[in-house]
Amino acid sequence: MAETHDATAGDSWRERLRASGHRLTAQRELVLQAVDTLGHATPDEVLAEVRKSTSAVSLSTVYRTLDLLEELGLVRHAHLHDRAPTYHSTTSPPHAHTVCRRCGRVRELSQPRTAELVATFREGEGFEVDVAHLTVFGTCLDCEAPAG
Amino acid sequence: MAETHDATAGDSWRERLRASGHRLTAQRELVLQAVDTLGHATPDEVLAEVRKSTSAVSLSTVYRTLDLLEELGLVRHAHLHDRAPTYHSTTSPPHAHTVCRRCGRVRELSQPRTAELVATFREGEGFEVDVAHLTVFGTCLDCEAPAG
DNA sequence: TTATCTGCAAACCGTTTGCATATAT
DNA sequence: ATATATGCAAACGGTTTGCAGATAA
Repeated sequence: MAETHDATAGDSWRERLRASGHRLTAQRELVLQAVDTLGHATPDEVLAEVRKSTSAVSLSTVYRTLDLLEELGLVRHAHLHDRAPTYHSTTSPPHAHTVCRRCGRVRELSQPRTAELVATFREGEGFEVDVAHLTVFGTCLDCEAPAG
Repeated sequence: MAETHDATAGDSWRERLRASGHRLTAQRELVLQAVDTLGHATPDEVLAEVRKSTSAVSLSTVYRTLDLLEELGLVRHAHLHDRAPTYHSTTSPPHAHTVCRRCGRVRELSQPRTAELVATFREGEGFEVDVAHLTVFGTCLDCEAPAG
């Protein structure tokens, strides 16, 4: 799956950047690293993380950079809550998320279940699911949060 | 499934409104009817539809009314595109949607497949899916639109 | 009569854009 | 040298809110 970049080849993306006519800037390195560090983060949170080390990044650059990194396949985004989208790195294979409305817990759908879901839609519906973008809202059956 | 209101009992919702301490207004009737007419509509589109017959509705009232109607279980919303959410009436049973990114086609997931999906998550993941809110993005395998 | 509802306009949040400046190549 | 990238501030689209006036009960 070409969508996943290899974490051990930490340099190749810089070449990909240049190869596609883009420039390697400090901001781009900082944003990518922040996404890697944070796990699932909104543009705002990425900015905050980057600004722990330097203030040399603006919010618009964060937006522009996240778009670019997504084009290059280095990050993906999903919609885990009503607010902003969250970005995460593509070092792990694409997976769907479940989000519990009661306890707020976010879980990644297991690899086999993801595959099963994709297969079901492909064979049953003639539809290729963009599984990385898929967020399934609902409630944990055993969730301990105050019932809605 | 208590979420589905019976289209043949077109009056009961007025009683439900009053029973919950709310008032029956012309705007609320107009908004509900517009949602029924339109199928899947954004707040903006609902406003436009309502204004075909009268201008006596404001956008903020549309928002407030859609929220209320959703609380009462008369409408539901899903996120079928990047812009605004779309509202539809609950006269048909809850179902997920698939949205093709190439041709833009929106399909309702069939009843049996919806049930299968819900059962899979319930039994396999201990998770109760809010299927009415679920939108699965991807691409039709046989879609005729220009390839992305 | 009075609690609820409405319209309006302003505020809000996340995001995008135009433009002058800075910088990687 | 020059095309690309950046920061800033303004604009944007969708949504929410405060408040004074209107209206269902």
